[in-house]
Amino acid sequence: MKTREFKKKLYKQLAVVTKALSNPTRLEILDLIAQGPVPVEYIAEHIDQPVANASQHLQVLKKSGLVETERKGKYNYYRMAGKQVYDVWNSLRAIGFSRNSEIEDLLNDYRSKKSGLKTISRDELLRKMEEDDVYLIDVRPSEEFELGHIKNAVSLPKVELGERLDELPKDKEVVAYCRGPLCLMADEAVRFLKENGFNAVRLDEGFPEWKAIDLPVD
Amino acid sequence: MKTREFKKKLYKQLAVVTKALSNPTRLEILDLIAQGPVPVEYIAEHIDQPVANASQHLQVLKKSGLVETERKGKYNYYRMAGKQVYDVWNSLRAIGFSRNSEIEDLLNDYRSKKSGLKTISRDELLRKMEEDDVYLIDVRPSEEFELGHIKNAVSLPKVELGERLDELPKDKEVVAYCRGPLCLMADEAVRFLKENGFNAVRLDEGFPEWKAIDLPVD
DNA sequence: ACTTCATTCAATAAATTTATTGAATGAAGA
DNA sequence: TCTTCATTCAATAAATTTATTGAATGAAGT
Repeated sequence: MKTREFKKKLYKQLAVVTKALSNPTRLEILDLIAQGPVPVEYIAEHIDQPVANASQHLQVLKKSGLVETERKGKYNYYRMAGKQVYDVWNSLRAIGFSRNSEIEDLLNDYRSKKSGLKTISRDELLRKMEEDDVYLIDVRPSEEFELGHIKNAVSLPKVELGERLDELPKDKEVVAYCRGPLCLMADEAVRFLKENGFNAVRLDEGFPEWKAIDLPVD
Repeated sequence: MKTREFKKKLYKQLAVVTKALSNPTRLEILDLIAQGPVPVEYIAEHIDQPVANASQHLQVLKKSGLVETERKGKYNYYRMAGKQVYDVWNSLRAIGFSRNSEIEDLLNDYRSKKSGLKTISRDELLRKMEEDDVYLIDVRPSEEFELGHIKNAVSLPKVELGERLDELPKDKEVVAYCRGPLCLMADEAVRFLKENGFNAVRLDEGFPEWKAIDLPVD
């Protein structure tokens, strides 16, 4: 029948978007570019894959309309195509967490083996920031910090942590954050800080979530 | 566990959900069961595929946590696993429509070729409602109707239409609406009503748009 | 217990997607 | 114009997903 044929085409077109989301590597890429516009090489490096492979995944994302590109100098910067896309990615991740217990197990497993997990919520952080009772560090690479960060946060990339410990206060709680709930850099930073006698916790979310609800950024 | 290895597992688990969404047939199934809990055979019939095939797709959806089952008598009823899932499906569909022009073309093509699939505007409907010259039906699932609907609308879910035709007037124009301009349930209802001798049209928008500009709701 | 039948499982070939490799493109700066 | 090099394209084998078929399961009603 005619309706059947139409529906088949319709759902096939809709699946262009969902198919683009169906690959683990592409999800990791999406999570990365949720931080802000980044060039292909940067992505390839972070997902630990050849540039040609990253490029091909980016083509799929681009053709589906989920990401856009912009040329700046020598580089092609990829970014999410609007807040709508970010919101969907966020919702999908939330569904994954709430409906797939293996994900929570994986995270707990990873975190508990590294150190006692202690997180702080957005509201707690805001309250402590008002009382100036906290030292907030952004442990993402400085490139991402410069694309935007939580207001009053100090850039202290995870890789530089060891040599810059003297910048941190011993008498205040140190809160670390990075890319989002799945980002592990803040966990690793907190573990390292605790080993060195600091009072440290991680924010239970990351910069994209903070920005998405219009909390103060720089 | 190495960080990279962990991340690989993490995104692979997240992709269980997105992979479940990546198949056109499963999207059609999701759209079907968004209307309410339905048994496997009903789904198989509507997607025009063997029962075994429908069952396998349903297993994928179930394992991903997107749908749930409940036994009632002889049948296994499948339903969406919460509003969260419905919202994501809605957002994905919206992204598809806004970022893939082929979808809009398909839809326009479909509607214009189906003879007499006319729409009525919000203002026309309001005028006719004032003159009591119209019978307004909400063809969404009753759960959605109960969460809010256009004032004076009667709940008549599309799935119940066939067995409740005698409730409708032959002497008044019947106006059907559903979730929005892209929702096909109202189109299908109108087509079915016209085949059965009613004077029917669809509202060119849906409840969310109506509510958004503060027109009368219940 | 027995029968029915809605649903699920299992096996398989076809179709699609993915990672890999190396070459091609093409914009920017010299 | 030439060179550089970030990115894309193209080809291919491996891996995964899909539709199909027929058999197995197991809950409900007799």
